[in-house]
Amino acid sequence: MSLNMINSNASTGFEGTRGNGLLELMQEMQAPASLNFHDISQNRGFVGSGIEGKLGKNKGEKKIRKPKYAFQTRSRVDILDDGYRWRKYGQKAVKNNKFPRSYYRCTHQGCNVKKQVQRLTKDEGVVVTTYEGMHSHQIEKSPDNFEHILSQMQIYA
DNA sequence: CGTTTTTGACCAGCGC
DNA sequence: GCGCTGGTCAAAAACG
Repeated sequence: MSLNMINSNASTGFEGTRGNGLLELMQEMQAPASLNFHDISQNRGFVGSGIEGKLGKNKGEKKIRKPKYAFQTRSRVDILDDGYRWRKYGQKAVKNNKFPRSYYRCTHQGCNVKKQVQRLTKDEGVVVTTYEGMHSHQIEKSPDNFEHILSQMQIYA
């Protein structure tokens, strides 16, 4: 099993008013035993609903556990581009949080990866990105650009 | 013109 | 059994 996780570390050094549109610093890690998550908050207690096909006919699927990975990112913008294409399919306000939560879905045939972005009321600069599912396709982003970003990230690291 | 975003409504699960 | 929360879908609008 290979876990695809991205750690977005946006150290908005140059918080240009317009720089938010671009990708923040991100790092794609695929190393099995090379990651140490200490700031990760794992959300337990899933809703127990089918990952898909909930409406209509959900066969007697047992309580399947949806792998959810929550990442806390320090960024001023909630739009963290990880290189995939996301289509926003909903936005709901959550209790305990003045800011609404955004629901994104990966626009890909067969790739139903869901992504959630939530902001902490306490710290507007903290963004919690929850990824659900795994991508089975390559990134659609410009390799050149991506590599460039990686370079910058390395500099910061 | 195609795609994506936005808002409201709807549904399912859980609590009481 | 009813109410509430959370989550998703759907249609229209906005945008490129």
